[in-house]
Amino acid sequence: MQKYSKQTRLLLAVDCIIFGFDGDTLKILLIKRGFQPEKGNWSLMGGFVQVDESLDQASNRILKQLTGLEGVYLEQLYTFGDVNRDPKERTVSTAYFALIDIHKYETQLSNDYHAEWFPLKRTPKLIFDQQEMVETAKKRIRYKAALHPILFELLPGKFTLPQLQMLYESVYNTTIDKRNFSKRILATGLMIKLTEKDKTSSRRGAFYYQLNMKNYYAKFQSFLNFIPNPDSLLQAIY
Amino acid sequence: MQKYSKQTRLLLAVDCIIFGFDGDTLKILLIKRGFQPEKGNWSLMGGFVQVDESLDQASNRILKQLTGLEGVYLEQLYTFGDVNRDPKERTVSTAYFALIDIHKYETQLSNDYHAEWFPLKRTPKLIFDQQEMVETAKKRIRYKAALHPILFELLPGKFTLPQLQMLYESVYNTTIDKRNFSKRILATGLMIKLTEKDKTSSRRGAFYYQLNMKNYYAKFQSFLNFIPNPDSLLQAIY
DNA sequence: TTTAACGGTGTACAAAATACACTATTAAAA
DNA sequence: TTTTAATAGTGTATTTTGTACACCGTTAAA
Repeated sequence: MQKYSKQTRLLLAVDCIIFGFDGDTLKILLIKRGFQPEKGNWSLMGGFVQVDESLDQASNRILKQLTGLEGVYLEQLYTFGDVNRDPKERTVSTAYFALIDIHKYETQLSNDYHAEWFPLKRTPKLIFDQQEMVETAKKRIRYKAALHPILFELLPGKFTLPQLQMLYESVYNTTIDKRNFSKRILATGLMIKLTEKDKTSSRRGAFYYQLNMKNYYAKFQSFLNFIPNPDSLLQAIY
Repeated sequence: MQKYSKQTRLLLAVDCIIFGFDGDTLKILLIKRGFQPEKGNWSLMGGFVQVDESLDQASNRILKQLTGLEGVYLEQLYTFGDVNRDPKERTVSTAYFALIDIHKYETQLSNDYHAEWFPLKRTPKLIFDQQEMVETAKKRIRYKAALHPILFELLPGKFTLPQLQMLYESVYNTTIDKRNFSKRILATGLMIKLTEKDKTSSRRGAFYYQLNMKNYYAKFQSFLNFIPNPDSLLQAIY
């Protein structure tokens, strides 16, 4: 079959906003860009979409290249298509965001990229329109996590209620009453209490929980209310 | 500055899912495709992204080409990038959805395209992956309209409470108690009651309302609760 | 044995959502 | 002129959900 004639073909890229949570702060993983323009500057991990791969495949490939991880939470965020966003050549970029368990990230894989985790509040200046990508991703996560249990993707298989609360508090930059938080979370039926305790952060120790995967999949798409004051999300874009 | 060498350039298209409401049924506007492949078959309005226009500009251009409308609600939906979605040539397509006042749509403009409105429940078979685009758009509208007052974009400047309720009922394919509906809607502060009545659908007549634009912009991004049972949105993707 | 630091729980009150039924209006028909 | 039929408009009681708030438990280290 003939091709579409007379149409301009463009470069299409994928950029990944990779989120991690270290138990205290929400972070993103950035690399030092290895080629011009902006070589050596902090950047999202990205790459060009190849002719024989879908966007989802491209984003998974790029995520794996940097982190070694497969099968993690990766969602298409938005496609950025301003004409001059890349000064070298017209490039449209589809941003994806990933939520990973920061402990599964294997440092040695990323040596090539000089990757580093940055707290969301103290990210360096990013190239092109990537600051906007990160802002969009933050808003999307806030929006979505208010209604769906996506934040569990940032935690290890076993986690404590105080850890989970810290995560919500850092995503929404707020404080939550722990009695109400635990009521709300336990009421979802998503949590299985283990007998083991995490003794690293207190003498008494906090019970570990794990996700009830059956309920997790069943309720993932329903509108649960995970945060108390949704109006604190005023700037959300979706 | 040099271009990125050795990278494949791809075709990038924009497709528009154009929603309208005729007072009774939610509809989308489709055209008969004018070129191969799939020439003559029902399709979304779309076009290729030009090298000197952004994605937003491209989608606005395409929407205007078909409807003559500018400045209407148009939001990027999702980018579809499967390798073989267009059998003729690898083409990535960013879908946008538009919410328009169906009465402002000017038929003569679209003569070239043989456009027709189809009720969402009885759309013809669409080309490529456009059925998936429409499904994604339906889900996004349901998701977003549950929390934000976007559905007003589908109504004329003056509308009645029964019309508005019909609209919500057709978007969610459900019935809503009119006492609770009116309480909920009026409580938002978005509605200004006019003295004039619409007498076309009942002997008694229903009061017209118009949007309180100040409150509309102020509250647009806040999480309002427009529909009673958010759990009926189980299949929502966002 | 005391201290300090974090973990875990319950209750009363307020707000919001829900279920539910009758009267009002008026043009057209009898 | 009266009746009918079709749609518009409104209020209250109950249930559910959200919110505010304080004390005791545990245990390692001092």
